[in-house]
Amino acid sequence: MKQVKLTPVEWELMEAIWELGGAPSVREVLEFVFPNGDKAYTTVQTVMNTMERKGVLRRKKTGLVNFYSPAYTRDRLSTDETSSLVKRVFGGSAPALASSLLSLDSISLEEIGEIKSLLRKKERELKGRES
Amino acid sequence: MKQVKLTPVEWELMEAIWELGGAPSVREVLEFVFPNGDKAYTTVQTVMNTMERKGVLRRKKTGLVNFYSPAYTRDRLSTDETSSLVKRVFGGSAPALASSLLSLDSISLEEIGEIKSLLRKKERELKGRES
DNA sequence: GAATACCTACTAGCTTTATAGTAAGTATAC
DNA sequence: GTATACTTACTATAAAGCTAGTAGGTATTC
Repeated sequence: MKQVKLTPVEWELMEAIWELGGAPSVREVLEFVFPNGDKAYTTVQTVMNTMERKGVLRRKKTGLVNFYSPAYTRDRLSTDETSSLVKRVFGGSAPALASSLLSLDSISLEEIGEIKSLLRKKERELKGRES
Repeated sequence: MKQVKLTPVEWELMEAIWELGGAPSVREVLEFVFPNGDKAYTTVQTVMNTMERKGVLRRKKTGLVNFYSPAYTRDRLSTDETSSLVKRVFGGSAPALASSLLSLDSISLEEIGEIKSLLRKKERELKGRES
């Protein structure tokens, strides 16, 4: 259950791969993420191959072309990131991260409401399990 | 208001500098963070000097010795990290990060309680400001 | 069947991160 | 007054991250 960490560029590509679904090719990812050609084809190719070496993508050649599928769900990887942030920046304290999150300028009352209902749900789960 | 980002090692040292207060020297930071000599003196020195170049520490020589003081508060830097995580990993959605936070294995009922009270406080603030 | 387009594999360069060594200067301690 | 300790500035090196180029192969198109 080792921690998986993606670099910023890898996150950009990974998002696309999850959204595209299935096993996209380099070309598909490139056109989805950089429709204006902001990155070279081979740049995306190289990054995706290192992701395969890291084990976060699986590669399968069909005919001449490589297709890449995610080895992890989005939930899995984002949880790893959150956990690493809590450790690295907030001394392991989840409430400390929550506090920082609530202090973002961008946060709205609607979002606060959403978070409240998430909390209630989680609380019910934990209390249920406890009995 | 540019985003400030520290590397993991820089965070380790920065924590110490905040905790020590004032303007510690390399030696003080070293002994605080690595009392067992896990890192070389010059390693810490080098990192602290690059932090000065980055602008996250200020350096002042008194006599022969350099003293380093933080250019930002802990709150400021942790908020930057949180904001960058929300953007990079959660597509800008604060509730998405909250949800991920609540899904950590390590989270306890006590912590949920703390977060609830933070939420209530924030909600009151926002509603107050709105009127 | 030569030109064009597209793919892969491999190589390359530049930057940042992390770690530490060396040289040279000052201060201390007997 | 030499040995010891401590400091700084500078240099070094290996790994990771990001970007892209080149060579060589297939496939298409007129």
